[in-house]
Amino acid sequence: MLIQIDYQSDVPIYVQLTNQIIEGMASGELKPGEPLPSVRALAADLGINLHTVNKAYTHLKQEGFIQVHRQRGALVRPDPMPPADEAFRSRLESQMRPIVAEAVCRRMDEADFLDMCRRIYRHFTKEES
Amino acid sequence: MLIQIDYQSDVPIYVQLTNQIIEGMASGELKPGEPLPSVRALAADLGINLHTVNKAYTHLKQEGFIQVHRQRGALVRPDPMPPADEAFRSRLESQMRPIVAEAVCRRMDEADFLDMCRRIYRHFTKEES
Amino acid sequence: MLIQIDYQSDVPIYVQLTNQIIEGMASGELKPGEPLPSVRALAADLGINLHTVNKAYTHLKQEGFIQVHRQRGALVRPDPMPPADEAFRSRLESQMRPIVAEAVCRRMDEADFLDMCRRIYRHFTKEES
Amino acid sequence: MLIQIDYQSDVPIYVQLTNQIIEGMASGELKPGEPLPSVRALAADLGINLHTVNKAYTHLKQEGFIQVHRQRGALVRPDPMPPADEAFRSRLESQMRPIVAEAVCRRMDEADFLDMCRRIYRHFTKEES
DNA sequence: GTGGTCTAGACCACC
DNA sequence: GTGGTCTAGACCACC
Repeated sequence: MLIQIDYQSDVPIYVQLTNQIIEGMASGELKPGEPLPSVRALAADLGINLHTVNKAYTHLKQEGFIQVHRQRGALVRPDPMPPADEAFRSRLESQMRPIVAEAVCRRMDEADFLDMCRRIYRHFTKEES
Repeated sequence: MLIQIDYQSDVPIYVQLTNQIIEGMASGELKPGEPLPSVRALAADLGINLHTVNKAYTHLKQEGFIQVHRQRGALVRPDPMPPADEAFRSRLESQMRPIVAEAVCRRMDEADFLDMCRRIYRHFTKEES
Repeated sequence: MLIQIDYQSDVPIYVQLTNQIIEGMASGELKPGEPLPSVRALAADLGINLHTVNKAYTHLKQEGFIQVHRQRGALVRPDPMPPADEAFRSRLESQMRPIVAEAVCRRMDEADFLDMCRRIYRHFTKEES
Repeated sequence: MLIQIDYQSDVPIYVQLTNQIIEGMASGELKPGEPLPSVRALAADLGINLHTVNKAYTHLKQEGFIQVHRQRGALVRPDPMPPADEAFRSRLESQMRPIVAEAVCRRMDEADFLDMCRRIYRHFTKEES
């Protein structure tokens, strides 16, 4: 999977990395159980610091997206993620709220906004087939 | 309008403040042209530093949400925001992408996800009447 | 002469007022010896504070653009301004330097830039006839 | 590049700093992609507060003159600035108008005035070779 | 070591 | 009384 880091973004590199791995899992580009590159290899590949990759992997592990084994390295969680529970949904909602508020202020109407949401959703799910 | 700061959150205080003001504008709780509290008053009210409020106001001003007059203080922009252009839509999309990816990983289906989007959207627009 | 105040500008109102009176003198719209409105009248007219008009008049008087008489009020200097001396030219230059630097960074070429300068200059002088 | 702050000036320190960096870029003294001193180093160097330097850097970043990377510090924008558009030209014009008006009042004639403009322009461009 | 955030406190410009 | 500027100093996130 191709990972692109934007060094000028004010999104921290480890967050960009985390997001792209989650996006890869959502789109099916990263399969359950699939091995991820070693911390060392990925850091070298992207030209970033070991600690940065480590921090991303640690976050992903803590949230259950990946497993990290001492010898075998990191792999995509082999079994499905736990389904969305209330805690997850409420976190999702509070992340989306300010974004949606801006869309409303900029007068995107409901249909237009939902189209965009649907398009983003399908961007991930259509490629899973 | 009631503003609530979560001091435990890792979202910076000035961002929380910025978001809540945008949300107030989206919901119609803050009307066009309505005066906002002075930086000092709001800082005292929230028990935070005046510079932190200032930073939020400065961001809001730069993005056109509010106007700041030298001695009359801050006002909600009296006229409507410029409508969503391509730059805005693409920024919106890149903010939403990682959030949606997580929802997909957590197996929220499309209808469920879009319901949530619709609910958040309507949370703002239904109260405008 | 019509004076327009932009309350949203971050240029202080008294500076806007000062500038517009100087521009009126440059364009010939304000003639030498011509009376200016009283502080009180102009403040009422523009809906601004007495002190603000006062500050503008004081600045203009200090730089020799106008005269202020106790009884007769303010008038445009009846005789011509002292010609540009070295002090004036060097002040002018230091005000223009950062503006020109930005134009260079934005890759306005010399002809284009000088055209703009000429146009602004003539905007004032053509109306003097 | 030598930066000189005039503490007596009524131009705010952060504006003086901003202007001098833009002037350095215009003259070619600061090259595209060149690193700028860290906020702390520059603050110490100039004997001013780190927040003052930060404010200048933040302004320069917002207007696209420099890039700020989380840990590599600030760099001069590596690629050329976007060319002057209408918005830029009209901002330039309104900044120049009051300055030109004063020159007219002080009876600088057109040739003299344009010579000065040309000289300032060339002051920046001749050194780029 | 870099910038980002936050606090506390001061003085000034503006009106 | 309002925001604007500046200082001093602290802790944190990032790498």
